[in-house]
Amino acid sequence: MEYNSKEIEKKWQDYWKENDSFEPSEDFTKEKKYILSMFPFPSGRLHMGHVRNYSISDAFARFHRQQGKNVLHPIGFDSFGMPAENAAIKNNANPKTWTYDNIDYMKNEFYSLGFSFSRKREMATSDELYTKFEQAFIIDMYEKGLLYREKGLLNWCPHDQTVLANEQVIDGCCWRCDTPVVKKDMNQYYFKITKYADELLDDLKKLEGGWPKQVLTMQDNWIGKSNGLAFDLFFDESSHAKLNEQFKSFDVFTTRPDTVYGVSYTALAPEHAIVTYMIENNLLSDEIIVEIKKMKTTSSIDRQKEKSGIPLGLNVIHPLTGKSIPVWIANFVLMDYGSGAVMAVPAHDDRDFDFAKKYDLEIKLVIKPFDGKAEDGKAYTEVGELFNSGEFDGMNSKKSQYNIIKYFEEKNIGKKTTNYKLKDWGVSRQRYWGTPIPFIHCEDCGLVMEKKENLPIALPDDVEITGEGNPLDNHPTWKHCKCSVCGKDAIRETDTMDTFVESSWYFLRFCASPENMQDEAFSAEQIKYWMGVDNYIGGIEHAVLHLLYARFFTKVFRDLGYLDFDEPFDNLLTQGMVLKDGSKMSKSKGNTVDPDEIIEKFGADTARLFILFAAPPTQELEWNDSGVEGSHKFIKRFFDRSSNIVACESIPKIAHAELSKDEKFARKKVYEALVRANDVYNEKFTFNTLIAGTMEAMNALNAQSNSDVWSEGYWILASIMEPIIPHVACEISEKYFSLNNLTKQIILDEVFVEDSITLGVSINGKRRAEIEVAVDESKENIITLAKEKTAKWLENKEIVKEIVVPKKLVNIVVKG
RNA sequence: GCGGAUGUGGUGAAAUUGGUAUACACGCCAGACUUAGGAUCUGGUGCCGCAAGGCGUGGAGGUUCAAGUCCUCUCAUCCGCACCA
Repeated sequence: MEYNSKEIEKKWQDYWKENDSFEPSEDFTKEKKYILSMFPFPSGRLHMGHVRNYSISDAFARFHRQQGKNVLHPIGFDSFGMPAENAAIKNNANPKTWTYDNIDYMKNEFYSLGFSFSRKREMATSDELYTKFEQAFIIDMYEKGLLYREKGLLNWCPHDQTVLANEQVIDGCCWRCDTPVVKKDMNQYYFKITKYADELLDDLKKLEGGWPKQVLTMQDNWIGKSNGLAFDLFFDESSHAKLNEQFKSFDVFTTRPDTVYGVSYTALAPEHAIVTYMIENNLLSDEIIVEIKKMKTTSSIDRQKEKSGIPLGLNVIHPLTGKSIPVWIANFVLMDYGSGAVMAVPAHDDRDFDFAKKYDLEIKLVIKPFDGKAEDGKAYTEVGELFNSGEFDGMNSKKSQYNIIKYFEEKNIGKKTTNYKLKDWGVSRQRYWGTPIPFIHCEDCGLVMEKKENLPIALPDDVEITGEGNPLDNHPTWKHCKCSVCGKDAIRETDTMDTFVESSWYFLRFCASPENMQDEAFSAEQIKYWMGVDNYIGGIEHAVLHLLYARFFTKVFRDLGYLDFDEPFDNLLTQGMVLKDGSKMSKSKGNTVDPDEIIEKFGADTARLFILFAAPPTQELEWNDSGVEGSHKFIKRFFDRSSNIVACESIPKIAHAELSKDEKFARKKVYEALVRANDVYNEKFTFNTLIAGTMEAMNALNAQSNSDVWSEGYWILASIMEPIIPHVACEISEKYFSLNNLTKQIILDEVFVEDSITLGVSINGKRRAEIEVAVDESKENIITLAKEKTAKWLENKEIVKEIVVPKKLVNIVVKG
């Protein structure tokens, strides 16, 4: 019978569906595995990145099921978000219809690839039920003080017409559409992720070993913790008077308190409150105001090109020396880090140095290298010896930091301070297709929460999406409601949630009990059993975004009493991108390969095999059409050669000693593949080498003709390949083994016992010959034999040393 | 600039962690079967050389009996962060 992927794959997909083959057991005494791929956005069709992602998780899931574990391998859709609205604007479609049509289509694609998902736990985050639970959590978080509303300077994407969180601005541009982001002053809801900054940072240690180092580093950098000294710089009397006595001082932060005696000027961000006050109260000339405004409206990218500044005509007093120091505005001072003001030490900071050179400001040295002189023409930023630093002269600059901070604290003029790069997470979006934020604006009561019993606050279906303004705000009736406190007419919040909120807890939602899904977001009992996720698989692009938010939510949910662990994902595998012709597959480049076409032409098993064979999962994968055909050929051979099997209900017993050399070799190769399978599925994840091992075993089986060896070989190979090519493996397994082989396989040590072994013989480390010896051959005999074989290279040489590495090689060292 | 990763045949990639470099596959070459082959099967295939032999894991050194693997320096590519005070 010829291999027919369509027939076989349909048969098994129907079988799995009818038999609920992949529903996890409710027996919580069993050992569990929670295998999860990052869920997809329902963009319309699957792409190869999805196929790769789920082929990896499916291989894990199926392997662990074979091992007798209770496996949760769920699927859902991250179905809120801008593309649904953009499609609506473009095609005049309804975002909801568009989204759910896509979900249906993609679900079919998933099942046509044979992925072993729990169907009972399927969900989409735009489901009203999901919205209901999420809104309840939002209210909980507000009550805990973890959500607040504030006016601020925000990242605004002019294309998507919405604000973005800091994490969502990549190189000054919108993460989704690449439009340069501008600053806009508006109201916004924030999650207080900064409250968890230290814990998010410290707990990265718990993830070491389970997460790629790179991701841990990226999160560490993003949180950006730095310790230092904060102190006030006081204006002198005339400056104080100039500012109408409104400002006595401003606050600066430094990580280099050791350089404090070298401060020769100080700089404010152009957005600083003092600058704003001076502009508003006409304390600056018109030309200067124009210059400041220009500085403020320059994009962050342009602002980085060259340092520029403006003297404000104000002076502050150095807190230790009492000297007068000029105050400048500088474009390189960031308003949203620290206090938006810096002390400048040009002698020991590159930026301050550049600025001082440009404006000819004083450069005061206070640290010198231990061995004498510093290089001219640049700042000396290394550790050294303090001088010009009062009572700290002669100290090691690094060590003096502690003392100087202590000195400031004793004199009560400054204190030890920690700063973070991480900002609170701005979560409101001025768009329609998202979770409505469950708040109400009441004239009398102010901002109040919706009552939990009124949830969900669902989106209206009859909405006009034009791309202009906020559709919920423009809707004629939706926003009108009653105040949840006083009952008077009030206005609903029309902003919706950032969709990263939904993906911050979906992995918990999969821990709902299927019987109770309507009533609870997740079951405490199931959470306790299933979490954390044993293998989480997804793209590196979420290293800071989703993965940071999800960690934050987990800690919040813990503090809300919903769960009792700190980290959601025990092990993270970041898969590489799928490339074609050297670059990432994308519609705009026209280098995409449609999974549906591959399934149609070769079948799902071929697609899965190729994708796992062509590269290890963490590396980039170059798509290669003839490589796909090669994978298809292997599957055909695998299927065709199964005719050598003699059907059996259990693994054949074989008398190893009586076999021929080829037969023994074939068995060895089969069991080597089995050993490798355990290794790969449990820790190494290099499916490519497992597949190669299977191919070697197949080649070795084919070089012999013992039907018991064939049957045993297939018993094992079909079992270890089932996670990768499940349809054809099940077909073979059913036909010959009544599916009995799809379980944990026993490794027989006897097949690895060798009668004789081949040793390489090297002269001076250069391989010259090989010899075959008995396993227990004596060292003397091995050396004698090795010398015979290499006599040619030993002539007229003096043998200096003879090394025998057991079971590996012989090395003879000669001289002359 | 800072941090991280990677560099092995014509190509995708292996190498049990210091022990026979290039497994497995693609491609290519030859042969078999065939009316035919873009099907299937068999064999070959790191580079130079007629050969003996030599060279060979980005490059240069080093440690070692032995280095793709360890150390020092260096080059290239990719990724992340990027005036964070």
